[in-house]
Amino acid sequence: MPELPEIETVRLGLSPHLAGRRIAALRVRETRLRWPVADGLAARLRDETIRGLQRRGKYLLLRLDRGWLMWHLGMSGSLRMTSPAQAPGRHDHVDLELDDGGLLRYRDPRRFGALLWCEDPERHPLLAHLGVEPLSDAFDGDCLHTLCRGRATAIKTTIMDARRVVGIGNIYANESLFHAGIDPRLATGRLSRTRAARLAQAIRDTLTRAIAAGGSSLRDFVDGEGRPGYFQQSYAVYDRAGLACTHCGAAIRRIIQANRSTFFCPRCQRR
DNA sequence: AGAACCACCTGGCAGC
DNA sequence: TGCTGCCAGGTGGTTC
Repeated sequence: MPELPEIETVRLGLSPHLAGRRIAALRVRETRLRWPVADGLAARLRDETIRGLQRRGKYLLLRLDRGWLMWHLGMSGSLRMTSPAQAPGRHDHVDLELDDGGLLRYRDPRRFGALLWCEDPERHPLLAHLGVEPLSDAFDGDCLHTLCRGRATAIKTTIMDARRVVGIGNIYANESLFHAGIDPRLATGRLSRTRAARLAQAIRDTLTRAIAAGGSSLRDFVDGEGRPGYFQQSYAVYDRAGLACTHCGAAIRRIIQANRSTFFCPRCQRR
């Protein structure tokens, strides 16, 4: 489900429900996520107050008094507010109970997600190596051009590499490259400064529009209040193999890069 | 150092 | 219907 826009949508949706609330209890029904939920986590969280919600890449970070709760939704995770009266389903692995009776429920059928305690986001091993935030001021054409210099791999693989730029998953990588008119197979090091500027702008625009639309809606994406996103209605290439390009009418192609599906318009997107 | 590949899981869907 | 095979939003780790 979740790339940067989905996590940001969840963050914005959950903030009013969580900020300022005290944690009454953490209930873990299934510890086997990507990494096991730590034994002592519930004890650590009890009576902590949630000071705010932040995001780094695709990680949701809950700022507490003595540390942070790091939440990653993997491929199929979702977080939503519900009530204790609502019985948990088969894949509802974790509940965070609040002092006002509210309940934050984590569902993750594939269990690729993670729930971790973090002392210091700047130094946590999973966050320390992360690259630039694509919606920050630091991310522009020059920045992207520098990140691309000297690399042999395909440009699509590079923009999905979180050590360089965070938050861009398969959907938005495909969409951004289409809007920039760049063939996803282009050798990264051959991206000109001009085209780097165009791609950086396309990435920013694509992510921003997706957030404004409330995130994507592949299968069952829902935001913190259970509302579906609507961005998928505006996919230009993703999952449109064989259909006509919305711009030129050519058939959208599907290829495999780094074991992931790539969709592109062979006429609009150039090497 | 960098690039290619695998692994971790379950569910949904197409095709037989 | 029910089976099989394939595909899916992520990313750390292993291998070459």
